[in-house]
Amino acid sequence: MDNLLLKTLELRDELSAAERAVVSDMIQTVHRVSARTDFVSEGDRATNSSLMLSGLSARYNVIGDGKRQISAIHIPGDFVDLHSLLIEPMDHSVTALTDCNIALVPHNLLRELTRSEPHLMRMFWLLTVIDSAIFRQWLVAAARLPAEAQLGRFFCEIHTRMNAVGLADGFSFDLPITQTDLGDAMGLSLVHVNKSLQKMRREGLLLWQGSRVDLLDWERLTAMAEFDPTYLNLERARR
Amino acid sequence: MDNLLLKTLELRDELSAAERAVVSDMIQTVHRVSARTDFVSEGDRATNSSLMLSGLSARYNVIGDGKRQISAIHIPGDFVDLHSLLIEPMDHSVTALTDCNIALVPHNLLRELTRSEPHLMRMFWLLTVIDSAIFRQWLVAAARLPAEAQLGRFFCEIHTRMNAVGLADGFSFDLPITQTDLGDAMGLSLVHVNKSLQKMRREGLLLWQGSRVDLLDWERLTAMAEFDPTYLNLERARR
DNA sequence: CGACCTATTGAATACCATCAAACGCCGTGG
DNA sequence: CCACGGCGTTTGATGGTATTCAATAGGTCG
Repeated sequence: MDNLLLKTLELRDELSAAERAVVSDMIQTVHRVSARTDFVSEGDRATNSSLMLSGLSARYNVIGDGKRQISAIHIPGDFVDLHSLLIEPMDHSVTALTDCNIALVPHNLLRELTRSEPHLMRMFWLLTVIDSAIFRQWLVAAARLPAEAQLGRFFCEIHTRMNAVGLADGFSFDLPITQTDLGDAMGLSLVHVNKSLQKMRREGLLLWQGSRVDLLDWERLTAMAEFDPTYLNLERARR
Repeated sequence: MDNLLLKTLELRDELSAAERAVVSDMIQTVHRVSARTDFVSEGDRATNSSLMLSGLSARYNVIGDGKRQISAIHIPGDFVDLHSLLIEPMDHSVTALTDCNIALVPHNLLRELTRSEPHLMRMFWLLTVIDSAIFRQWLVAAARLPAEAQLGRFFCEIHTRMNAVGLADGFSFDLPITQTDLGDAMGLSLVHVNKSLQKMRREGLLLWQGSRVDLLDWERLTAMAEFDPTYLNLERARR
């Protein structure tokens, strides 16, 4: 299995051979997590951070009336809880949306790297900062955009992120999640997600059959969703 | 003027004398920004990060129809754009809600510190990670909570943060912003903010006259808002 | 005192949630 | 082989929360 973390990092800045070696060595213990299983729970005090190797996962919070709000979707190559190195206890849970393989990276190792590999540490810091930028965009979307635009943004973002690590095929990619999951991520009811998606399909913006998503009209989709990928920081720069 | 950044950091972990000295020395050039002025603009490529010394500021994005969404409020002691060390260009703007004093901390200096002061840099990393945690909570609130609970959370959070750095007087604190600002932060219309606030006042939850906020019933307020300050990481721990 | 900003009020409307039920698909088991 | 149940999707009806539009009132500052 390819090391997508390496890809994720090298999209953003050049790494030295030594840094690449360190990153490759980080994947030691691999866990298999089955779909619909939490592998981080609110209140945990973690001693490892989890790196997605395959599958999809989601961070979420549950509010009083039982509603679930997903605040992030993680794809292969993403660190799920790098921030658990610094904060505790965890203020959210993480669940596997599909069967997942995750690598557990010990906090001890990461803390040691902050001493020995300052540039690599900045790259990890960058990953958490990009996370943050995604939260901001989701907040703007949830608070201000109508359902269809919000959904459009979601598909554009996931496509862009998957494409960046080689998991998209043109404008097509796998998204094996349910409309309920999508509603939990957008802060919309299942019914409303369903009706909005149908409208988007009727308008020829996208297809979503089985687990396959096809973005049929990138131009109109990005326009109606006001999607601008700048916040994903997909350019090489000095970090 | 007290160094509130020092306070902000020492709330979360012990600093060595050397680290305290470094932090104190970071405040060199101070800028005065008047209310309603942007001091960071979307698209900027910054060479400094801004530290709030006094006043209130807000990060925001503007969407197509002109609506403004505030994604964060900054109080004295907060870094406004520490993340600009790592990402560029900026994906949002920052505006002064009141007259502000800000310190400009050069990225060169910060980058140098990642080499020489690993623990201190983890503390700065922590600040950006707490930022992130706040975004998550705002997202949950915007997407899932009714207006009153959302407003309640906001007041609870700001009070907790101000209190932590000594800017609250019991359950009372200064919040010299408008209801329009509040609506922009909550993703609610001015009209709805106004009516919700009135309801909360009638129910004896809070007062807001002039710039003074009084939280009259912390118990009921936190209960109705489902506020839990864990995500602010206000405990000392090894970071 | 007038201009401007902020707060307040009321009415009409839009978007989305909730409730309820049916439909298709697929795996299981009689 | 077909009945059954579970899960995800789809549909229609109804109600509620929040928006928008529009107008008024209060306060502050030059």
